Amino acid sequence: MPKRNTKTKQLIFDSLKKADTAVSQEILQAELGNAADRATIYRVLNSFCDDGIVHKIIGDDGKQYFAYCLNCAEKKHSHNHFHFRCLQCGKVECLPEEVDCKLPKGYHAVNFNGFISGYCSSCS
Amino acid sequence: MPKRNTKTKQLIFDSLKKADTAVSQEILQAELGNAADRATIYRVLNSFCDDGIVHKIIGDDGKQYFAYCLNCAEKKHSHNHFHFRCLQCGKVECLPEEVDCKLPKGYHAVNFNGFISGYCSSCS
DNA sequence: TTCGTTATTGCGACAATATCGCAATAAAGT
DNA sequence: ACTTTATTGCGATATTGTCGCAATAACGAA
Repeated sequence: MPKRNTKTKQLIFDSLKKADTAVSQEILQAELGNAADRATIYRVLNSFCDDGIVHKIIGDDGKQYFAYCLNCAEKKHSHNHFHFRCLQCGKVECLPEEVDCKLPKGYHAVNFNGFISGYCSSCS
Repeated sequence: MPKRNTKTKQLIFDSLKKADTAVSQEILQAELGNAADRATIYRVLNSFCDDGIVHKIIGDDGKQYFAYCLNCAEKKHSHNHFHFRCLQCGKVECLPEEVDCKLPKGYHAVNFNGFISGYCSSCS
């Protein structure tokens, strides 16, 4: 069952890539209008995640955000970086700094979700 | 409008303190049965948050978790530590290590939410 | 102890996010 | 052009969390 290239996937991919921020389904929906259904957007985004094209993070607002991360595509696809959400303008962006957090002995990490909210330089 | 001590608050507080983990409303509900209503649990937990007795974190499952953190009660109530959720047993615990993440210039942090999921020592 | 004020609770309704099933559509190979 | 089946759209549904309002119960005062 090979994947197929569709107009919807391309639209979503372009939006993700164009945005230098992490986006939610809501944001994508606003951008795509009725060009794509809500359920489809979620399915495509999660599919991209499985392919390793984008990474998903859970915001401290409880919503899912998806980001096409340049760094990820290049190296070893590590997502141990924080994400920052501006409480004023709402943008969610990947912070460049890699973080490593030592786990207790015997613990094995699968997923990293670092999130900081506050005010970005434009909104401070 | 001073706060009042109620049986429900006491029950929830005891459960939080007894648990050495961060708990969700769902977990508390299971423990308290019909001794407390869902909305009440949320209200009490958020009230505890406002009082600085517990801290709230958003799990990478999108749910809210609340933890009575020993360290917090003592010092300056800083929550810059990670939380770990075991994908097997479901426990969410506070990791001791304090983490600081440098923000870009002009950025101002308000909330820190560090979350790692994986397998704990018992479930590895 | 009794009473009155009002913080708190329970219940239902509601909002928001995300997923699922299924029929209709449309890629991609032959 | 045709067939296969991945994908989409639509509606229904699950889950999480909040809100409004009437009923209840803490707590201070009489």
